[in-house]
Amino acid sequence: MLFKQLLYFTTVAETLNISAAANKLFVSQPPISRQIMLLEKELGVQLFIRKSRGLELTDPGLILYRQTKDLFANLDAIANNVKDQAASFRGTLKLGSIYSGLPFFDKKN
Amino acid sequence: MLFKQLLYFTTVAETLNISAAANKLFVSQPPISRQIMLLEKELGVQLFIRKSRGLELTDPGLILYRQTKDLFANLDAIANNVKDQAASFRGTLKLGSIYSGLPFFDKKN
DNA sequence: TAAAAATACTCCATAGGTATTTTAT
DNA sequence: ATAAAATACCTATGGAGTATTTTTA
Repeated sequence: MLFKQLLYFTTVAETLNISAAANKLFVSQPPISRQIMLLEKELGVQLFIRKSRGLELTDPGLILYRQTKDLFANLDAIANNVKDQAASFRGTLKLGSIYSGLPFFDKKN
Repeated sequence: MLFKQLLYFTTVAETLNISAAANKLFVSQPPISRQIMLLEKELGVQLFIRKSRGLELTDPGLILYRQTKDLFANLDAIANNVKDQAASFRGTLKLGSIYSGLPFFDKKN
């Protein structure tokens, strides 16, 4: 379950506090702890230094954070592109009925 | 479970045959069918046209395929970068012992 | 001693498997 | 008639919750 791990990771990297991240993500604290630990194990890399008051990013953690943000941006773009492509067909079909009474009505959908 | 769905999807897009994809992925055929259907439902987009002998990509399916390949390439790069970053610390430590007998020995690891 | 993370455990959602049916050539 | 996908059903892995303990400043 890698996507969710990366989502959890970015939230923790932004809050530097697992409990706070858990709140933001609407899950309880232990799953966040565990998934971060699993991700670290999977990558074989320590991503955070645990302090008694919150966390701190390691260098590899910072790299992962920056790149994961990009990755999520790309992923959003993918979903949107695919949906737009599908919508463009629907839009084309709609054009006929819209044209009959509403020329230059260019609202999306 | 979106990552796995995308992995299944790319394999199906490459084989244009769910059973063949299932073999490649070392899972049985029904899970592939289901995950593709779930992905289509999730995106609200038909990705394949089912033929009696295999499948055919729709236009949105082709878009998703191209972008997903890029995404996976990025993901690989991320994992490698993070591991390299971690390894660079280990690597630095190794240099001392390597240097003692093997100068210019630049093989990775 | 207080704030936050980790652990122990239980439960449940859902991904995967086997068997079978449907579909289209 | 055959090849491939879909469906039905069952099982089991693992992700999430609650309660608790550990840690360190």
